[in-house]
Amino acid sequence: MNKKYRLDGRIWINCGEYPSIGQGKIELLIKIREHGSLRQAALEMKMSYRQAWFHVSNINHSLSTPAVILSRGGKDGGKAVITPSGEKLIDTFLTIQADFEHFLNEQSLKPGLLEI
Amino acid sequence: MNKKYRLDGRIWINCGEYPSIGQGKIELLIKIREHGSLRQAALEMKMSYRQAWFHVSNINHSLSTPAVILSRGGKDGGKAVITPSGEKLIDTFLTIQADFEHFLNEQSLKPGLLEI
DNA sequence: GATCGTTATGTTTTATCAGGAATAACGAAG
DNA sequence: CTTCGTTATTCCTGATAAAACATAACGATC
Repeated sequence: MNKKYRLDGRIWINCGEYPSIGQGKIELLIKIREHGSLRQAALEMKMSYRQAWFHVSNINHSLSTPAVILSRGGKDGGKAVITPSGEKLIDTFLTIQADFEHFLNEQSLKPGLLEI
Repeated sequence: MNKKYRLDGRIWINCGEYPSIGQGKIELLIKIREHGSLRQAALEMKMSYRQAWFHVSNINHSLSTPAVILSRGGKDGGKAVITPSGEKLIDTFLTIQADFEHFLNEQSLKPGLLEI
């Protein structure tokens, strides 16, 4: 039947009493940085605007400094800007995530998991 | 507001097309080993018997060799026994889980996460 | 001050899932 | 052949989460 198993997992940043931040929210931040628009970011992630807005709201409340500045009105109707604090969050998470994937691969190759 | 963040996460054994095996199922296996009874294990985990039964069924279908042998009838009404294969599964997972927790602690202390 | 595209938020509907209730099946022991 | 406690399985209902829908607020530009 099953000949191969591999270790899988997820990590996130625990913010105490506030909502955690993981892969999904980080990807959203990256899309926001790319487009400068929350709506565009949500569309590209096939996520409802509402949900994306809640994500951003949660992220900003979880951190001591906002990661995204949203503003409405104006020439383009509004915009979304990643702050330096947001940039640092993205960078830190991606670095840790890379280490984590290395850990998963390493453990997947160990005899224990292969011999179940 | 928030002064401290820490890295958190979960791992599980990916069994391809079959359901994955993680902390919860492993804990159930340990309780089963302890009591020799699926019902008792479910009770102690504050889990419905139904759910526990599905867990065991999924585990056995995910592996090439069953981890638990369930039998009904007899003097005590029935019993649940962990196979050597199940023992190995428990042992392997706990070992990896310990390494993973070490990884989480290590990363939580790195400057990146503390300085967000 | 009218327009426009975006941000902001409330309401309603739908889909999914967890849990409980109920009941059958089983087989050693007496 | 009756009893007993457990395993095995179906069905139903309430809770919760996700999505859809609707609409207000905003402000640079013209």
